[in-house]
Amino acid sequence: MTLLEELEARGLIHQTTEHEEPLAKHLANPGRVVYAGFDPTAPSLHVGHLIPLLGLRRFQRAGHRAVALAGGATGLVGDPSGKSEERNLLDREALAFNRDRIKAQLARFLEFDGANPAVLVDNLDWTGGLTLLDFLRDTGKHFKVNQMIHKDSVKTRLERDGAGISFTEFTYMLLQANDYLVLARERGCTLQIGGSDQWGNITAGIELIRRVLGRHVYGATCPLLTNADGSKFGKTVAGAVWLDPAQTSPFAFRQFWFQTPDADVVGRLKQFTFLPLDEVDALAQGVAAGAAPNAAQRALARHMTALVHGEAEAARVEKAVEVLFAKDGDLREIPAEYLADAFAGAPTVEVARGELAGDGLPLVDLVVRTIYAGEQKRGAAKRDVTERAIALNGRPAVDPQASVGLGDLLHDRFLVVRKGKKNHVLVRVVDGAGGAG
RNA sequence: GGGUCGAUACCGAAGCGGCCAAACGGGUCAGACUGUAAAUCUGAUGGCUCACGCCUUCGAAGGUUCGAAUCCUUCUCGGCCCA
Repeated sequence: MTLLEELEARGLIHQTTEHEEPLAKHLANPGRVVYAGFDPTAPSLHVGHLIPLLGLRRFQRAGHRAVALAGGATGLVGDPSGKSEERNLLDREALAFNRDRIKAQLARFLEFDGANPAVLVDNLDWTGGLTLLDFLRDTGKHFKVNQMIHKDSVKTRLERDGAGISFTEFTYMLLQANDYLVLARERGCTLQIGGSDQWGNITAGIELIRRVLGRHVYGATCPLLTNADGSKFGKTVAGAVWLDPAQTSPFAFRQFWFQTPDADVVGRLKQFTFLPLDEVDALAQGVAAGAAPNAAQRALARHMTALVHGEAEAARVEKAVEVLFAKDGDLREIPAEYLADAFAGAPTVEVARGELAGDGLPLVDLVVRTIYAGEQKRGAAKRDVTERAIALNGRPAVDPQASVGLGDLLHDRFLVVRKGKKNHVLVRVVDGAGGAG
């Protein structure tokens, strides 16, 4: 199976450019240079970015050269693609910060050593010093506004009442096209990949290269991912699922993948993991047969967590999950260091020892401080208790009058508060008299 | 610039002087069933309170009234129509 065939089988190809020499044939020779760009619109990449990023890695594994581009310049301008309205510009300081963070993340997913090292570039390096006049004369001259306004990203904004598009965002396409040109000229890049919303930008680059260099280069896009119910992939109630463990804990990250519905899990295994397709098929049959519930989800969660947070962290989270979701989980049985480990990536709240002394801390107060993180949700907390949604240390806690004292502590320093089936918070008891909290 | 309609809780959308913390739908949370699913069913969903009840909300600020999400004035923002 060729690389392109495999990518298609994995559901990673949405569109590819056509040309006398088909892309498949072009890729038959190893050593082709492929690039994908990532704009630093946030201080971390999120799971949606993994598709093109892991795509680069797939090319690299197949013997091609991967170039990851951080959009230090394009991020300053803002891509209108897929956006229904003009975005606010980030200031330069924030962008530089984001860019450095994203560069570091990109670097973790590609091989920079060995015979076929990946390359990390920043388009600010060749765009930052460009003067407006040079840009207009050298690049702008090749673009017909007539054509630009027919690109989807621009057209939808022009047609949408009250939205409009600024000249700044209108120009984005030219910057990205110029990136491709620079990479083609200086690094021999012949393929750009990206999300399906990047199609217009990619083809703009191909056209520019044809005019300036007289070369034919390629483009390929991955489909925009949606869930079986039609919602956007990668969004939770809490927002995007980030790769940065400070923004999305490894525990939450693992749970995100684990909680993939049956209807989506096979597709996700194909798109996101490096598991061989026959192994995915075996898991798919298990899902279809209803055998071994969650086996596919477990494999997906394990694979992705290891990929993003490392093998050790994945194993640690897995152990934590075993403890927290154990059938009749009396957490008193669990060793202390094991508990601390389990919550390394999950919510933790500190409570002073003094607050638990004497009559102890009312259960409802504890729920407010843990589950509701101190919000004004006393009524909700009380309701949860009476509706039997709360468990303390793995055992149901249903008395709204109850208090939690020193005797309830696990290993004399922990409490685990759970709401429903899957919301856990660890309470770490620290020395002190306490007070308001 | 003229006219006109609108702005209600997380979102959509009723309400048009008291019976309104505000119908209904979606979303979310919880319970049952399960596989830490899906589908389905049940309950909850401004804050405080065991509760009677109290407090803060219906774009903003004033006003009329015993009483206003509902009426009036001005302002801000948006849709549509005409120039």
